[in-house]
Amino acid sequence: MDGSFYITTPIYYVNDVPHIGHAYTTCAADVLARFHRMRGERVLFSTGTDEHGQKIAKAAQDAGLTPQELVDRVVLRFQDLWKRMHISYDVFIRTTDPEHERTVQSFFLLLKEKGYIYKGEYEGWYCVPCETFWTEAQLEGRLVCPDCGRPLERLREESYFFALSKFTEPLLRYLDEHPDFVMPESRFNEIYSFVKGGLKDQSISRLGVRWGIPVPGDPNHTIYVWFDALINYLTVVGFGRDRELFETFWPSAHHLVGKDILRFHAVLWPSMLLAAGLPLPRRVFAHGWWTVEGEKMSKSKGNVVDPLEVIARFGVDRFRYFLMREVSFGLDGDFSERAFVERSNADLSDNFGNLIHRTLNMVWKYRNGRVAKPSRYEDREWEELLQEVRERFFTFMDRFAFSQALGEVWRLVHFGNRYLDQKAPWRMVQDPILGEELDRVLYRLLDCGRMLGVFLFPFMPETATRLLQYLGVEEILKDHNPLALCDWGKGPSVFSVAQPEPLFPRLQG
RNA sequence: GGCGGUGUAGCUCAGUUGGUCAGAGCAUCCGGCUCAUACCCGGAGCGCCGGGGUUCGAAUCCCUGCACCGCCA
Repeated sequence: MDGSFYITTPIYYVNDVPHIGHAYTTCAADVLARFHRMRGERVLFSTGTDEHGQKIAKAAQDAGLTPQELVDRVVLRFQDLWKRMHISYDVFIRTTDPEHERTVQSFFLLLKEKGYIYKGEYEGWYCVPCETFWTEAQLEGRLVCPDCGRPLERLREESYFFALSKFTEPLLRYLDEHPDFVMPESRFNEIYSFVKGGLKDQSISRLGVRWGIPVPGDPNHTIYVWFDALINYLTVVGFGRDRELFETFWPSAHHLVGKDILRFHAVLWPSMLLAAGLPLPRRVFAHGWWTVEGEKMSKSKGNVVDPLEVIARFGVDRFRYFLMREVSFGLDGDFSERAFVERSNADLSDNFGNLIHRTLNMVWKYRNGRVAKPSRYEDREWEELLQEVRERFFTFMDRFAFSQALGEVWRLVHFGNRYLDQKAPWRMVQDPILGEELDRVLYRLLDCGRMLGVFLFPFMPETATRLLQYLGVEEILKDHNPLALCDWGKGPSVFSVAQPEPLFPRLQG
């Protein structure tokens, strides 16, 4: 392991306000960032906004604002949401940042110098709102946009092209050698067959779009939004301006994307990098989409889930937990109130929260809140379970299998509850001879709680912190590598705990 | 139309290279416990899309039919 981990979300297009889809990607990225920090790695976590393009200019016009005014407003909504979701990003990049504009222009020039960018002419059917050209084949004879259904315009214009076609073979070779480059596997197969079909040169500039980054030396052209947007991943790591930063984090990049924008990240982006002579990111992971109450989310249906509302009603950690636990990362999922309440009550209140609560309650009741490390508290079953859970937890986290990773943590929770029932401290306490054994039982459970706090911190930072505070061991979070302390025997000499308060009161269904 | 994938308990899904792989969670039913947030623990029932084949043995491989999904055209 090289000790560096660069994790990115896409930069979100600001013609839309944040919804559950944005929250999902960003939450997953945050979980990864926190997890890798807890392993003692150097982590760079970036998110941001994509602010150029015709659509933005138009939306601004409709709202009676300048484009800059519009994007400045919408950006705040994203930043506010991330704050409320406890998103620990290191960098928030905006494509209107001057630094980014410089990076894009110099990248453009670099590719031009290398002969991968040329001037040509583009002709085709164009959808203005979608800013997309369509080929005759894609239209099946109808002159409306396959995406939005609006009429198309015949457009013929001078354009700069990126010689994407030259990268068909190199990219295929790269995919052959890096079967983990695109995940999940089903997406890898899609990309592979797409590339195998042969890549075509890509138009990367537009005439007449004012709201964008000008082509260097030819300011009538602005750079195509995707070409502009993808380069943000380089701007963030200081490409062309901060050598040390760049060498620390490139190419340890892991890009999280929705499945709808996978192709830009798995085909265009790597080709751009190959053209520039740069190494490719480690991984592009495409996750699924959320439906709501079984239906596709859409503005017209009015069923768009507002993350702020969910947080206000249920709390941030229930939301984060649900997103990460309910579906396998990579697959589609359904967001329903019933599922949310059930998941939250069953996992967080009944199993996890209650285990902590009953443990602390007994420690308080039987031992006045203090349990010293007993002389012999080893327990073979606990040790074997922890070892297996930890190993599998790490494996799943490395594969971005959040739900499965959490499933492993819950094996500890379940075992804790069973252990408690089997040992029945409420009976032990009646027999003074069993006093020492009672200490062992309670200490093991507290120590288990300590580890749960660490394992769960990436997913539910607020709750995990609270738990560790209850246990009086929150210092562990300041350690260079808290995950390495998740082992028996590494607990404190004395647990001095706070009086218990339920971590997750049950929700009324 | 081409390529790829999926079809496993009532629901959501795990099942690496064929031989404790017939499982988990939720739901249902039965029993137990009472420290706890009417929680927790234990037990039970029900299942490998249809058909054919390979094999000593297949959810797992092959063929075929049906259904659904994704990408491309």
